Amino acid sequence: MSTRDTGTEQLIKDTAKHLFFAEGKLHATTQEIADAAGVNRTLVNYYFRSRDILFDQVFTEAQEGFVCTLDEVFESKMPFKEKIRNLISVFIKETAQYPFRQLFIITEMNRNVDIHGKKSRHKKVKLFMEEVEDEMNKGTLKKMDPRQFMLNLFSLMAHPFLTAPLHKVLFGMNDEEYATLMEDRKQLIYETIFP
Amino acid sequence: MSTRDTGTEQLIKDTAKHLFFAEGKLHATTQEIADAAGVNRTLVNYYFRSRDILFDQVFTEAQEGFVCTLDEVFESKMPFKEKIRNLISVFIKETAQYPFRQLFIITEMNRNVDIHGKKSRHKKVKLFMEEVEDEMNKGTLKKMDPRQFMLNLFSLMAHPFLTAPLHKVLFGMNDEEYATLMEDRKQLIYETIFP
DNA sequence: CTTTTGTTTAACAAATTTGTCAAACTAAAA
DNA sequence: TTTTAGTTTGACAAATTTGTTAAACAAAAG
Repeated sequence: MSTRDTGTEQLIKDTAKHLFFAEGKLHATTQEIADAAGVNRTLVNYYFRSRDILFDQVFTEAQEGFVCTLDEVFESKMPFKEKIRNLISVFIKETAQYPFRQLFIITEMNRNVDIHGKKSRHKKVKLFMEEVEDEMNKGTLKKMDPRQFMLNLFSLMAHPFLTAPLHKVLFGMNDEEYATLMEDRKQLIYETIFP
Repeated sequence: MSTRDTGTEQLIKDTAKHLFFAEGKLHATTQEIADAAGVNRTLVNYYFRSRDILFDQVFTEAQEGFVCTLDEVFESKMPFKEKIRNLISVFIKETAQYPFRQLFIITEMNRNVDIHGKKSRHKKVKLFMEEVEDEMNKGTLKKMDPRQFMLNLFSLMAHPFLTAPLHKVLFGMNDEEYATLMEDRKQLIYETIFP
């Protein structure tokens, strides 16, 4: 079937992505998605057949997009420290845009590990962890289980975004102030990682 | 209305708590909750009138319980370093039992910040942050925005539990191995915080 | 033993959400 | 302009989830 491309299909997908990942409405109904997109609800079925298919499509594209972005950083041939600085920058930028994306991916993985865990990234992870170990031997990094290093790094980057609403209240900050705090974190994380 | 206490009400609440916080099934239906508890679905309505009320009750109790546990640690009059060691221990123990609790609290807060953000904990947070600043002045802690210190601390403790399914796959670990990794983190976080 | 009262159950009703279909619409092709 | 084919819409049907009710049941009180 050829297409006239009114942009509606993409609009629905983008709107769903925004609801899911930017607003955290992981269980938005087709009606809510359609309303947010300003289109008739039936169009969700017309373009995606079912809510589940739309769901899976948005999820898969988001996951793959995110993973690709990170892979580029990991596979780049820059010096380790620069790579990490780059990773922090990219990761925080992406996460600021879609704070709930990782949470969504995790929730989804948890719901069905079998499906999403299959084509695992063992090799790439292992490769990076070897790089980490090299740096530890060189003395650039504090010696520890490289898996702990990975956990530290990603925790420091990701978690403040997941808990943003909580911390805005606790610290009495508005959105803008919190964004500044997150911007400042780039340098801070770098310094925490490389003492 | 007096009660004969067959333990059913508590059973339903406990089961819901387990589904929500231990298994991450944040949107379990009344049927799923009843099945998991091994009781008739109608009993959910009998004891709690509606799903929402059960939901709110479990949520509130869980939140308050967790906050109380943390408050005890924060308000204890031990030396700072010991307090932190204690916090790490308690926090990780609680989180290991109910990995999804915080995520649940955050999601819920995000859905309705007005309700849950009201009776804020400004004072207690401020008090602890002053304590943190003292330690920075004494040189025990690396100098930084105390809010960043808080973010670091809680990120390092909480996030590896939220992302457990993901990391088990990435690292190729089973539940037991991951639990050991989490146990080892206690000391590691302590060392990361106090370099 | 009978009554009382709280508990449990199944059947039913209501509400919500999702999916289907035919008709109306619109822009490009003939 | 008419035709064609993709798009949009509203009405309807199906599926899922939730809430209610009356009757069955069980344990304590009389």
